[in-house]
Amino acid sequence: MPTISDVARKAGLSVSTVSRVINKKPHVSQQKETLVKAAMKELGYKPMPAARQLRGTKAKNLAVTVPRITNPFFADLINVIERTLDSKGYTIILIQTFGRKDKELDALKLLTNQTIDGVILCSIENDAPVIQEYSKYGSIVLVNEYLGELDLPTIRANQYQGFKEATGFLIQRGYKNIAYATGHKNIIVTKKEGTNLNSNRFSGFQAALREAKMSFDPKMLFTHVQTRDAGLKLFNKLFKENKMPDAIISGSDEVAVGIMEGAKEVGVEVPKRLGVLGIDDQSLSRDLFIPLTTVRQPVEEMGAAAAKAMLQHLEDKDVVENKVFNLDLVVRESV
Amino acid sequence: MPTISDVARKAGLSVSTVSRVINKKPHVSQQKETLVKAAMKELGYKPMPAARQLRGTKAKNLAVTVPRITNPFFADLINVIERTLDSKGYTIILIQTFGRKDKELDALKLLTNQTIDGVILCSIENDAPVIQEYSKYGSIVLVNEYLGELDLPTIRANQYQGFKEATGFLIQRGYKNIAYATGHKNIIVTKKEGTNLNSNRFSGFQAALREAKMSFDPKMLFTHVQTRDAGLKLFNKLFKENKMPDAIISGSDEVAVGIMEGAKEVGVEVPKRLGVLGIDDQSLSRDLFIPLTTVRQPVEEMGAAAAKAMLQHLEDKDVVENKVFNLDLVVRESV
DNA sequence: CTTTTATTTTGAATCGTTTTCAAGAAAATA
DNA sequence: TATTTTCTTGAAAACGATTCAAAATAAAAG
Repeated sequence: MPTISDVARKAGLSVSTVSRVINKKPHVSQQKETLVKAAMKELGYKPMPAARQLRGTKAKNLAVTVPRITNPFFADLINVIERTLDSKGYTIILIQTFGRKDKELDALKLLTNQTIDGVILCSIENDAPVIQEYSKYGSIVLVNEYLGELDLPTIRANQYQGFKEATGFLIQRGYKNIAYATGHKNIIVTKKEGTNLNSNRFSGFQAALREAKMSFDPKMLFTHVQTRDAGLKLFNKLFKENKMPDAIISGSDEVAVGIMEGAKEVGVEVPKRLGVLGIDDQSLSRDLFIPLTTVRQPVEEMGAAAAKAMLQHLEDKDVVENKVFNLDLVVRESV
Repeated sequence: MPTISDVARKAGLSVSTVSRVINKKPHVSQQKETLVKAAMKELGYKPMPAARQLRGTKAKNLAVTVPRITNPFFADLINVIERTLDSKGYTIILIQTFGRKDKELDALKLLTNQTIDGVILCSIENDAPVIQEYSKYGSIVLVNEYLGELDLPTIRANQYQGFKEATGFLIQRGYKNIAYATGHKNIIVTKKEGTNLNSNRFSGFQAALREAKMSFDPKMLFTHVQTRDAGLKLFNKLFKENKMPDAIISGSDEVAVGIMEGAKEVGVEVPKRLGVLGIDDQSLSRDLFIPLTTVRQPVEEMGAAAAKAMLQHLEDKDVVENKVFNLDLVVRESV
């Protein structure tokens, strides 16, 4: 592959001049400019990113972390993000965390050696201080998940509102004993608004119960449920132990499918004997054997906003976008 | 961020010695080695990839191209690929081509300036010669799609066999007028085995018809159908023009869903009045309102094989793995 | 025409590594 | 002990770009 010196030689000029035309810097005559451009074209010259980076040029690489890409919600998110950032000349590096702190750290660490200019975190595995620490090495934006303590550009949905409304709807439909399943490891409930996705969802849920003067049996809280299979297992456990609630709020559409599948197998009617609420509104959710009632997350919008926030923050560290989208309930037939 | 010289200074040694311990080269005493390691730990030193690359070290980056990641088939593929390559210390760069030649070229071009060591192509947009050309700059492996003329490591499924069997099954079920929809732009039918996914599928389809002494109406061939929406549109067109076949082989599960959705809306019974065959066997396909009969692609296996083929080829350019998996029909209720 | 000023062009230093080469120290051989 | 061989170490030259300061050239002013 040709180097900048090859170009210079062919053009009969110095490397500095060539560099200047590459970078569109002033102080180069029309004449020489065309000379250089011709030489570059002829040799098929492309500057080597590694060499430029060494001199301090931005890498134009960004990392995106997701728990796992096979969850269509995250695939959709990545899709928009990749599209809009690619159009601005950025290359994106995909990192699946599988919920592991170390994987997320790997991504963050890429900031320190200038491999990437920024990271978009679609989930959060590490604690606030450690993430914040890395923000001095590059731009970090949060999308979907969020942490109140983090002073970073954040694009999120109003989980509190969404879950309050959805739960209210369940109550209105007459469900009395509502179970709550989530993919997260634990739920830290805080009074403060905007703390994190997880607790905001749960407190929205509780707020609705409270308003209806209903109480929640802590035994009906299930964590670590994040796949179709886990949903199926949860249903079977409930069924076997004879502790069936009359509705379940599941942490994702995938989980909801697992639950409905379990119900079908043993003949528990949905939504009559068991209401099942999904979260996400994946594209196939409306085509399921029981079209899913679910809380729609505005993925496209959130992804686009996240990409934009990243671009802005790369441009100017002082603008920390903070956007929150409303969630809406898509009523179909599972509730 | 600390540099190698900082480490050297702190350890009271030269950069060369530090470099030697970083790269586990011989000729450094136990004593100094521990000294260096201590200094590295204390400073939290990490070698800068850009600088190493400049000196010719491999980047340990790989690109993966897919038409679009929102298709679960490709998401699954990427998932396995990322997992296995990540475990070997490779970082993966995601590139969505959306069927565009230039996007694929962008990926290939990353090879020339050593940004990446190799590319895994999950689809093929450019012509064989242009792709082959880039193989001199790094490793290229094909997975899923393939091109007979390309002399590259290739992991694929036996589309001919799969489609012949699936079509045979349709015929056996009594379907007589079978339409064929594909996401591809055109179908070049060649007699030669192993030419490309597209034509192999189609010739498998035709072989089955031939054996049954049935003929195919070229008007029943539809290209450019690759989304749920396109499937729906296709159905509506067929319905409106009163040209409804009695079965449709669709290029993907997504398309099949669109078709079945259209059928449901106007009351065309599936599978009684219209058989619908999907391809892929996405995870939700069994949970649809009509569980889909589909040709299962062994995604996990193919992805893993592709990653392995890449690793081997990076190691030794002479080993060009060429693996073909069998496809099997998953019979559910749409046919 | 000089002299001054502004513009274009170049040479050389630099970024953080790896690697070659030579020098010095230690070990092995005679 | 003198000599050769083997190990350790460090100084300096790359790698391919950018950039600063200085030199060369052109334009403007006197």
